[in-house]
Amino acid sequence: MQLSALEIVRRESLQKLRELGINPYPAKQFKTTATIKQIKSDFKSFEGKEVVLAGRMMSRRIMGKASFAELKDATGRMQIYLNRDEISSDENATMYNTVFKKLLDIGDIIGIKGEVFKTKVGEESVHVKELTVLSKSLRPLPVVKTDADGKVHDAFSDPEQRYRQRYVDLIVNDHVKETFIKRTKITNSIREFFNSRGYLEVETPILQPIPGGAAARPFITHHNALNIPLYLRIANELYLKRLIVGGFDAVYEFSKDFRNEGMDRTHNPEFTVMELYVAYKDYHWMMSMTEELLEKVAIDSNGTTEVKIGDNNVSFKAPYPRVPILEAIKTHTGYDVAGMSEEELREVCKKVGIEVDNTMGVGKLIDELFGEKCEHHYIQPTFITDYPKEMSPLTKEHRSNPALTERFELMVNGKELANAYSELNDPIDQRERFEDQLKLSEKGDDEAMFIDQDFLRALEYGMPPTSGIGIGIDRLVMFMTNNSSIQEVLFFPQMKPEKKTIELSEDEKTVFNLLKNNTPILLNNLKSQSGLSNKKWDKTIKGLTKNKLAKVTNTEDGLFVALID
RNA sequence: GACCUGGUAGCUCAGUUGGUAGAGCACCUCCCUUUUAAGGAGGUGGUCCUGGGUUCGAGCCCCAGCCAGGUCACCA
Repeated sequence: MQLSALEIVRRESLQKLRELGINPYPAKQFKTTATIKQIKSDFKSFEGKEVVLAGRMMSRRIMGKASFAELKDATGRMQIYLNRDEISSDENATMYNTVFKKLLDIGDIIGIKGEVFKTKVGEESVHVKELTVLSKSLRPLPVVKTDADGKVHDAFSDPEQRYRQRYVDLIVNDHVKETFIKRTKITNSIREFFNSRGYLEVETPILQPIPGGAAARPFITHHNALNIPLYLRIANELYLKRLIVGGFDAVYEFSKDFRNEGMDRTHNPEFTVMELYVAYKDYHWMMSMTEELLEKVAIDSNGTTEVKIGDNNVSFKAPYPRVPILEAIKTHTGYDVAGMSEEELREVCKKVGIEVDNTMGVGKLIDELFGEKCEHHYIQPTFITDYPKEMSPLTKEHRSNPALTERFELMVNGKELANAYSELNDPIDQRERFEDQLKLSEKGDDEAMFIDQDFLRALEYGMPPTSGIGIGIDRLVMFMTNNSSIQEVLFFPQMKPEKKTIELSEDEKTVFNLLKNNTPILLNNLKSQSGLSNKKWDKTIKGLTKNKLAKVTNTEDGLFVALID
């Protein structure tokens, strides 16, 4: 392994710690008596008292016999003050002069025991009396500094490194940690809301023999013992509905779903959807439930219903407007498309500048009109309702218009946040809708739904009228934390693998094999045996010496190349 | 998938017309007892993303590729 100079120094420090009888990775529990957040939030009662803290050393200011350092624990950062004669017992002041000043580095994890006090300039600090090494860090951490104006210098900001090495991102970028804490607050808030109503959190299969409940390309895998293909779920909808058939009144699941499609700022191959199904309800009820839920989530995560998303101020205060999709199209395009034929709709699309082709049916055309001309207008939470039937194969037909369905999508900041239906529970209608999907599939739509015969069998036993909703959790967290990229709300977003460490080139292998047969050997002999040009030879031998496989030595008899064992 | 931008020290970045690879922080040596982007003096540190090509000479120009970000397409 190729080590940088900084890494070599740290490994040497590690060795020296051991030589001093200090275990750089002690096994024993280190009992702390407080957290930094506790001290900072209640400084007066801690002042003058002894505390034991543990954390990572984030910076160091050494001034002769006194030093300041910054300690970061899971809850915050705090300055610590160290004095040579107070932390050292021997006359060489080894603990201070050697351990603290020479052998410790930024990034090391230490424990301290000391007294809480305030410095001359008013900085809340801990006066260290005892220092314990808890874990030596062998890699240099990016040093991010924040000045008195709050301006950040040398921020660790390269997105590739931040995502690939999220652990470093979390250590040096405090705001990143906040995002993920908020993510958990949001899911906890949703759970609280549902649990308090007696809804049951459940788990359903991730490995499914038929990937149903949505239209998307699945990831496929193989079960060896059964010798069958299995799919990673693209949705859990059909399983939750089976549970409603089975007699549960309300079930929900935070479902990690997987879709084998493109990746961009708002799409990751694996993502989280919260799905909820409640028996004997309809989509009107679901809208009321949703606005109540989101108002709570906003308050629980941000302390207020008013949330800044990009340049917009969005209010999650219930209630939210409910706008039928055809009305939205009328408002934003001027065309009343209600009852229009496919041909008429196609004309309207052309007039407003939407490209159309002959494969697009009524549903698709309406969807395009809304997506292109209306969607981005809905910044404040708005329920768009009553989508055309052919786009919604799992949704109950609208009670007063057979061309539409009882479906809504919740739009926030011009994007879809949730999708909900009065669920289709007529097994014969459901079978026909699936068969229509199959026809689409035969026409070449590789994302049309598969027919799940067992799901139809379940419906045939009878499912109560039910309303269901899916809320995109990643997107919800993006809104609540004002992030515009899904990668910022996933700990470990999907990335292409890093390039492997470089193997030996063909030329290097050739020379290495020559050397194995005859070592040491005169450099010029080896060079002529290799048959390489000057340029190639130079590159090859430098590659070998750099990888510590060969060594060139200068003797009275000339330059010799030898293998290194 | 297309296009745009980028990849140089541990981190953040400069790098002129193609002519000996730089700065700040970090690190090492020294000075300094309440500092705080601590300070002062000196120093170490490089696969300039990879592979070809052009050239006397490439971080820079050309070709191919890799990785990332962005925009668009796709994602009912």
